[in-house]
Amino acid sequence: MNNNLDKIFAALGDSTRREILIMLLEDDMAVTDVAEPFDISLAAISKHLQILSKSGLIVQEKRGRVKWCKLQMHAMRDAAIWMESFGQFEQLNFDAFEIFLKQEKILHK
Amino acid sequence: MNNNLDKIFAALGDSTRREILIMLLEDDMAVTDVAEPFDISLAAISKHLQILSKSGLIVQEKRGRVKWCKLQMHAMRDAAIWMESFGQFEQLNFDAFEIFLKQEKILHK
DNA sequence: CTATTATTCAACCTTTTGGTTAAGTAATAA
DNA sequence: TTATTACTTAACCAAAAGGTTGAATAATAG
Repeated sequence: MNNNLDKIFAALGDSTRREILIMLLEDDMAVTDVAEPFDISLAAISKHLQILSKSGLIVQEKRGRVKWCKLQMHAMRDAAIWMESFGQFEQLNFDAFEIFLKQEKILHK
Repeated sequence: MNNNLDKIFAALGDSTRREILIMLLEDDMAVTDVAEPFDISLAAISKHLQILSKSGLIVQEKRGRVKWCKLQMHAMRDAAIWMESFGQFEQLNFDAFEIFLKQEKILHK
């Protein structure tokens, strides 16, 4: 039970993987390109990507010889919801917060 | 770098530890009482609590022969900020977020 | 002082994690 | 057809994680 939260949080518990996720925010990437900025082997990156896949935080889709990595925001959201529902983040209304932030932006301009 | 996010997320990546945190939401607890609902040894719970301590998610304070476990919400918040600032809440102003939360609380009373 | 209670520590075990290198597969380019 | 490119897999390793039991420590109760 709660197996996926386990996997999501565990996946986020490694800074290499968090960096990969941040990179994927910008665009989908091929495995080789994901590996490029890191100082570890391609095989190690391949394993990190498998962990991210199993957690649901990314999906990988093969087209030709290239395997594309694509961020899956909704998986992260599962973990975010757990945190939000925890303590002071209880029943946090994200939409309301977004509206609030926009208003703040206008006020501070 | 980002060592503490590593530890916080890793700590959250275990359902026993997440359950402990939920228990501590209600009140501070002694180690023995934390262990009570679980099917594992006291020593194992003691280790889980050490991991939670090192992550900063709890603090333990010894009074007499009892060691009290106390939730530290701000540590969880570090991880929450990372998640919130990921993707849809880019450039999140946490002060604004706190103000928002306070307003929300007042509104829901 | 002696038991009891609360908790940790030490030694051990198994599985997982994060890394390596070398070989294997599969698609494309020459 | 033969390289080359883009990966994954296999075999290995060291360290960490999550568990166990049994002994140690330390505070309180009797």
